[in-house]
Amino acid sequence: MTATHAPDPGLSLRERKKLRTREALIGTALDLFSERGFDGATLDDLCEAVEVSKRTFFRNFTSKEDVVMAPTQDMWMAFTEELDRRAPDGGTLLEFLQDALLAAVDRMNDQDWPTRVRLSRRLAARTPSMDAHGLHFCDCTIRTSLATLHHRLAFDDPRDPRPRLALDLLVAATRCAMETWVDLPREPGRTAFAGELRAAFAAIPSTVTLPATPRGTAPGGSD
Amino acid sequence: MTATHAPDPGLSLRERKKLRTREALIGTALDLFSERGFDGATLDDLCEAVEVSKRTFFRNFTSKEDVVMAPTQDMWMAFTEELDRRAPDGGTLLEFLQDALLAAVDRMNDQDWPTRVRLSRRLAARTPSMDAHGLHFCDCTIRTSLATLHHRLAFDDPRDPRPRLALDLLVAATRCAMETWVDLPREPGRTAFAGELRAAFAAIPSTVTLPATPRGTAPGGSD
DNA sequence: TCAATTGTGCCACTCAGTGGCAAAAACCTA
DNA sequence: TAGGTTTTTGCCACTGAGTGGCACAATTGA
Repeated sequence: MTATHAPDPGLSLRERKKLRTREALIGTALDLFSERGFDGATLDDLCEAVEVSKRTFFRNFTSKEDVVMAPTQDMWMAFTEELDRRAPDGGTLLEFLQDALLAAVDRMNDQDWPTRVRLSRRLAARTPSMDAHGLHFCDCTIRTSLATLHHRLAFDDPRDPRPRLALDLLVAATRCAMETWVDLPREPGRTAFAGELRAAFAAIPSTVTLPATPRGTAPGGSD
Repeated sequence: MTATHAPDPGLSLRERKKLRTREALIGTALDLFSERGFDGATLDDLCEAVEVSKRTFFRNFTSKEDVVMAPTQDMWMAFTEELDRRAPDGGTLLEFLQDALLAAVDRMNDQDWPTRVRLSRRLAARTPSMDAHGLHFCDCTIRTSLATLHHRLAFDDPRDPRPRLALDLLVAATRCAMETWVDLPREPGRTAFAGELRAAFAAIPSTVTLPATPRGTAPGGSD
């Protein structure tokens, strides 16, 4: 934990240093907040631990919540990039979106991305303001992606709500998958996460036709 | 605007007074923030306008964002109540949820509910923290409703993600409908909102099969 | 009229987040 | 290696959201 990642070469010393303090802030924040709770540690505590001024913190992150959500946000940013790059292969829009997300997960090859996401999600589960921040980021991702879709794909009606619903569905399934994956025993890595994603995606089509059966209706069928 | 609602009779004087300051806070907050921006007016400004101490404000609302989201939250609370009350009629789960929401909208018979929702949503659209708060409340609604569904309906597998996906779909469609309804010319009331809801609901089924057609693919079909 | 209850006002306090400016580190050129 | 330029950081003071405590006022019920 709090591993000092060797930033990619090919960057100037300045850029590497900046990346390193950014990583240090993320790692230390996850450790600190996981141990003492999100409200149990102040920003000053965090900055002191990383030996950085509060001013510097806010040059790297927009809020106290933001630093903890960085791992998940990285994934969603990779997703929007994939949407821009990949060519649709003749399948449905939902399949296109799912492929893009799986490709994005595949790019999260930082060795402790899974650990960080787990810590992050567990914190979010018991910190309303963090969860709200995460949801808002997802919503921003949806809007950005929607613009990309309209730019790259052809829809009959520019006001058709279905592309947007498809994106919402993708995000919902992802959150579903992540929730179960986070608490999986033995804490498996991103391959297992991809598996949960596929399972959640597979459940989508029959969601629409799922019947509402009252509880207590015997299989025999009286009532 | 800032209409002094006559609180329901049958309440003690204390309760009526409390409701009245609550309503005054909501109405004044919407006016104040709409005019000067959410960040352009402080809580102290609001409290001074309503002639109430800041301490009292926080006994009625959890945050500055919360007071502005009250109108929409009322609707979602009515929705969860409807879920508890209504009996499924043999249709799909999604239809059951949609009926419950339409019934909830039907209960929003306060004469200036539409105006308040409009002001509220327009503020949220340009205030990230407000939007985040609203999304988080929706998420809480989903969790509450999911528990209700599992309590009242019979599902094969308690871990089946589909009920949750159905709720997410409902919320997404609702947000869609609200977004278009808010900016409708002539600012029609909740009947028009119900219409937008039905339209968004109708788009759900074919969302799953919507093809991803690359832009520029001529109808003739060369490429 | 007198308790008990409950909502309110006031005050001081913590902490997130911002703006400005000066110092330092890194970069580039000669 | 010395120069000036640019970027990043540290420091400091400030605003404003949100909390806790306690005394006071209003409603309620007897």
